[in-house]
Amino acid sequence: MARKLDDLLNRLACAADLKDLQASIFGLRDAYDVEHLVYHSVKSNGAQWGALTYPPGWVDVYTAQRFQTVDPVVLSCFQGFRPVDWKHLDWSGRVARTVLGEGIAHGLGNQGFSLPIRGPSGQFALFTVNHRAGDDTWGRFTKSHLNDLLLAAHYVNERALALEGVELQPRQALSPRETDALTLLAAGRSRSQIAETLKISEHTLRVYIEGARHKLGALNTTHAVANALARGLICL
Amino acid sequence: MARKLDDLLNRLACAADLKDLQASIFGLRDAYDVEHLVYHSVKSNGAQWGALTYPPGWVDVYTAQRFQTVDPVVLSCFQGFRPVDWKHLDWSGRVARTVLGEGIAHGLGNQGFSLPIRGPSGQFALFTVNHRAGDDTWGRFTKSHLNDLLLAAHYVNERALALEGVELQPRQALSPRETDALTLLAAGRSRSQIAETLKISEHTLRVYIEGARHKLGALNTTHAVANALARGLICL
DNA sequence: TTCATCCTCCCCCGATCCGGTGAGGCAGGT
DNA sequence: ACCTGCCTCACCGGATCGGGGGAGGATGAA
Repeated sequence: MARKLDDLLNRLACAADLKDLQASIFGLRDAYDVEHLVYHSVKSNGAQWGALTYPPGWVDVYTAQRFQTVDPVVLSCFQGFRPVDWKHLDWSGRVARTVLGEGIAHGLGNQGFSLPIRGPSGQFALFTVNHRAGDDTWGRFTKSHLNDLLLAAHYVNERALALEGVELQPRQALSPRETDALTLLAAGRSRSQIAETLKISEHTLRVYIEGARHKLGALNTTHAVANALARGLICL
Repeated sequence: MARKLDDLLNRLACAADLKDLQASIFGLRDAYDVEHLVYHSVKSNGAQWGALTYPPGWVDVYTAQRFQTVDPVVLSCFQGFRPVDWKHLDWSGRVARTVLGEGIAHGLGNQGFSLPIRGPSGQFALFTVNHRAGDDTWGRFTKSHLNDLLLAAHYVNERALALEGVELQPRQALSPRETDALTLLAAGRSRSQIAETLKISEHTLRVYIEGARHKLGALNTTHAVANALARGLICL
């Protein structure tokens, strides 16, 4: 099994396109002998599915209903670093139970285990194993395969980023002053405060802010800050 | 070796405080038989060092000079997902060579291998192995230990987050409308545009924005957006 | 039921920001 | 030597934001 997994990971690492990736996911699913294996990146405009074994019907419903905005799995992974077992989540909300119920109605297993993965530019994705099993069986499975899953999640995401994210950072770097300006803006300071902090005139400060806006192709200051933050050009 | 590593990772996973973490790092360093092993999180206010085996002198210099803003290792890892070998980086810049030279002068090895790690709320950290070795020896080392290092990096960060980040999300969740508003603001839309998009009056929109500001303790709209983005309450 | 929260709408006005344009000095690379 | 990019300063008018009010209805939790 260990060698088989290595083979699958290697195959994953060489996937030339999304079809390969998808095939690798199916291979992993079979190797683990679980119901479903899912990799998908999460974006504000809606879940952007990557490679998965879910039935298309479920994916359609999930996307159409914007379930990713209320799905406890997504929300919890978003806020944390550790993988989460679905059964440890809070399913008390009405919408949460709806999501779960609909999922099971579409053929999902009752057990799930999801790993958050984060990449550059604020990228966020989930790697999920789904199965039909009892609590103890499932607990043993996730515990014994944790490291495998961590690595698999990492490699899948690496591949997906390489394939999908063709538009690698134009790396229109900001100048030091521009970085300072955006950083302080992100901290909620006003222009006059920032100018004082940086010991420059407010007029000068505005030149930096506008420079940053143009470099980032931002529509306004807030956009520029959000962009810089997401691209990792500044941090809080 | 494999079992020894497992033991070390387990010990890591149980570290009760920073001292334990630091001790684990030293253990790993010895297990790998490399010069230095470093875990540190990167923040805008300066590098916040975690657990490391670097000589204190080098850390002081690095921090005082704000090297993390020009260090090619940090910049490259920040923009990418894959681990990077130092020798594949661009050291042509003047400041870059300064950083490298100073580091070696302080006792660092000539070879380095750094893995980016990302956590919630825009957290970013580096896990670095440093050694004195020839290119081929080093290449074999990094290649054969890649998976180990990925896992080690993950566990160290998990532990560091658990220890240091005591202030777990107050999870002052935003209402759906507030989320919508901030998301569109982050996309650079103006209030009037957003109101039109959401099909509500601009007055109503302002109520949401102000509500979000207050919940997030933000000083202004830009601050609120930056906050929400960093906390993972919205994404681009 | 009652309370809390959310969604929706409306008023006003001062403070702040935006966008365009201009210009001079100083460093770095070709 | 030249050009490019960065840092610094300046003006102006219109658009936008910020903060302070108040009000009604729907929904879900205790």
